[in-house]
Amino acid sequence: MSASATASNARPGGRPRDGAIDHVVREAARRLLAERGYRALTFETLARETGVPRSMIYRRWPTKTHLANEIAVGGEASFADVIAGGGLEPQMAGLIRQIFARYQVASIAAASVGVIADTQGDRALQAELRGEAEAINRAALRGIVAAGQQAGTIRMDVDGDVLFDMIVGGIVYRTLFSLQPAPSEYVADYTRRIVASIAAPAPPVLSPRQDD
Amino acid sequence: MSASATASNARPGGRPRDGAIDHVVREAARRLLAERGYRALTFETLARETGVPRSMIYRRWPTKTHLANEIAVGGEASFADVIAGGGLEPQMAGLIRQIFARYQVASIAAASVGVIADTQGDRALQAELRGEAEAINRAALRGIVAAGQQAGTIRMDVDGDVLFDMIVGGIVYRTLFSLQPAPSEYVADYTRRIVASIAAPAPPVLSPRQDD
DNA sequence: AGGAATACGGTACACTGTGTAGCGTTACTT
DNA sequence: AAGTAACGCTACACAGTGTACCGTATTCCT
Repeated sequence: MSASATASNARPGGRPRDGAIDHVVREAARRLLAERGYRALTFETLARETGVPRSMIYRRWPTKTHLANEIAVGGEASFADVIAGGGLEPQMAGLIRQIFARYQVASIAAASVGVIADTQGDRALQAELRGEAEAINRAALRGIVAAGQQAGTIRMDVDGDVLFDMIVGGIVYRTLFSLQPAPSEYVADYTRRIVASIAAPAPPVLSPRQDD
Repeated sequence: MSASATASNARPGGRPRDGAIDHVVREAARRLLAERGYRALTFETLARETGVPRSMIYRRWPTKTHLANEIAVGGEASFADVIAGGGLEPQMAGLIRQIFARYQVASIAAASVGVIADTQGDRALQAELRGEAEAINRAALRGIVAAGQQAGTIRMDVDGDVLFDMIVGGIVYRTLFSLQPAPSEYVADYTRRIVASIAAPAPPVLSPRQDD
């Protein structure tokens, strides 16, 4: 998304980029991240293991932070996509399963922490790398919350931002620390917890539940 | 805690360690972490800025990961301490305030991510560095949950581990990403949310619908 | 076909940071 | 006085970063 936007700004002349190289390097990076963690991810090692000259890697990603970021957020669809119809519970369950699935990919989790660690104290770089993807998802969740509040299924005092931190933070944290997939009961419990925390109080007796 | 356990194993002879050096370096490290992030934390820089020779720093902390870890978990009292009496709400509020306070210290947050990034893929180092502190706090929360369940204030299906990830994760995540102190309303909202997610259902006076 | 543009493949370099080793000197204990 | 360990300093080997610069190969445009 950020780097290696080859095809888009392809000017007239010139030898075309070899997409295979991008692919090979990315794959090697993912493997390194998953197997040996962010620290082991170096352009030096990537060059050694793929046979791609180091200079070529630099031509695509200015720093390893950029490469890691691409892996961390790459192809990240807005979480809003999955959340189509359904009531509050299935909606949230879908969202949470989605986030869990994403961050349980070891390379993504590893890349994410690495990027965070690397960009601390550099607001410009932070904004450059992480701005979009998260903003999109944050906005998506805010939309869901607003809709739920209109429909009366979500409490009025729920703040989408706080909720976002709680959901994503809890998941990311767990994945990063345990580095083990969460059992499905864990996910279910997590979902229950989130729903309980935002669900509008049970309506008084006069208004019976309609959407069972 | 882990390194620089000077006073404890002070054998008879020999020149005593200069505690001032530990202090100066730690302070500089904290400042670096807070102002410029984990990436800027190097023994080289510490030596340059404090005047302490690099070799002296290595004598106290084998790697910068160890130093960062000391800052990340150093002096970490069990969160159980603050949670004395009171009902569920004030208890949780106290706990959450405590965790917020801790991770809103920029140097602690920065050090924490750094250590995570550095220890990925090295289970031995992970265990060495992070084992104790977190285990203690996790156990403390489990205790609180158990007690609350006995007292009937916390739902029976609440799992202390899941709750721990949710609380700490949300807070850490927010701190790391925003790097700005959470406004007090945020903390209050966060607390409300957690309490809502674990509180036992209100006694079923009017509610026709019992919880399973 | 010729020229412009750009990627490829490789080498070299300056620089920063890591971690280890060794040295004589200093301070404290017995 | 002897023993011990930290101090303060220097040097070294090494890994990784990021930049610059080649000649070569491939493509588009005129």
